[in-house]
Amino acid sequence: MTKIEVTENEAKHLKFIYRQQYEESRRVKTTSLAKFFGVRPASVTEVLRNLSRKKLVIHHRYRGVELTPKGIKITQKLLRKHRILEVLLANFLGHDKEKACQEASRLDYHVSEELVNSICRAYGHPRLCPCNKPIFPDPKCEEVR
Amino acid sequence: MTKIEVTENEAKHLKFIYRQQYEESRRVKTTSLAKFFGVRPASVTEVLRNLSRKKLVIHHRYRGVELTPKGIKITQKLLRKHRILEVLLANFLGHDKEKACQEASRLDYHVSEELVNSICRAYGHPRLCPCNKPIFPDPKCEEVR
DNA sequence: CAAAAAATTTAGGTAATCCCTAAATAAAAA
DNA sequence: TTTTTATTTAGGGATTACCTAAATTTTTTG
Repeated sequence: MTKIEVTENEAKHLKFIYRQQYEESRRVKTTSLAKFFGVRPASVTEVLRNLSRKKLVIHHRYRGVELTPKGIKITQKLLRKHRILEVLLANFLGHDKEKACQEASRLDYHVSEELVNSICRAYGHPRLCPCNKPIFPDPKCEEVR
Repeated sequence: MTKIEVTENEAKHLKFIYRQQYEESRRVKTTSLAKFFGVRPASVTEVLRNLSRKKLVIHHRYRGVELTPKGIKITQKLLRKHRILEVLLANFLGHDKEKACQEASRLDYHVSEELVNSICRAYGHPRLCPCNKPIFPDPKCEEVR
């Protein structure tokens, strides 16, 4: 039950890996991460080593990276936050999808589950974000089906 | 015109200093910062040294710390973000003042000016936060007087 | 399939940040 | 003026996030 700690940078890597792996069914390679984050491959390898140490990914040397069940769980929590924020930004403030995503990206890591859940309630427990990606439910967020 | 960079921790220090200095008219001493942040005085001294290097505070050795005009400006921007977020959290999500402040504290540093301004617009350019503290205006945020 | 090319990791650094303790120093109180 | 308290300095430690160059593995290609 020990709380898993990830840095903001690690969280960004997890989100990217999740999206590639589950939403684009792509093998996630070091280079694509490096390109996306604008850093050298060696820097990505280091992040992957740390995420491995935390048992959030399995790093197949030279072949790619994959989330563990634990990694999936924490990433879905992050994406839930991200997407609920997108709902708020799009609906309440009229941001377009891109803008909403951009802003949500800088905030998701820092938002508490509590706040996310109150936004979720305020919008009647939406199941999709403005980009039509699923919003993972939180059992602590009472959903009236 | 070089953008001033502060870390999140430095930003927290600036906010605390501002509140003490301007809203409680208290001399801001190392110890009060150390107590508030739960760290040793030496750690505060270090932060103050860095803020001095960035010309955001004047550190009167052994006697206290004071914001420079530049320091005031950037802190007011931070507090603007903080307070606009409080408005959103209190009005839209029904958070009480304490809760709103708590959540705003973790987010203010990360929110873009653009987002803050759209919240500001959505609430008709409020002048006070839920705690009745002033919300500093942003010229880029069209205010209809 | 073997050689060349490309991708990736390892090794070894650097710099910034945040934190600490112990000792020195300055300010405030007695 | 002495004692006490507050603060700073000196000197570390740990973590994070980068990097380059060299070694290694995989992939491509002739």
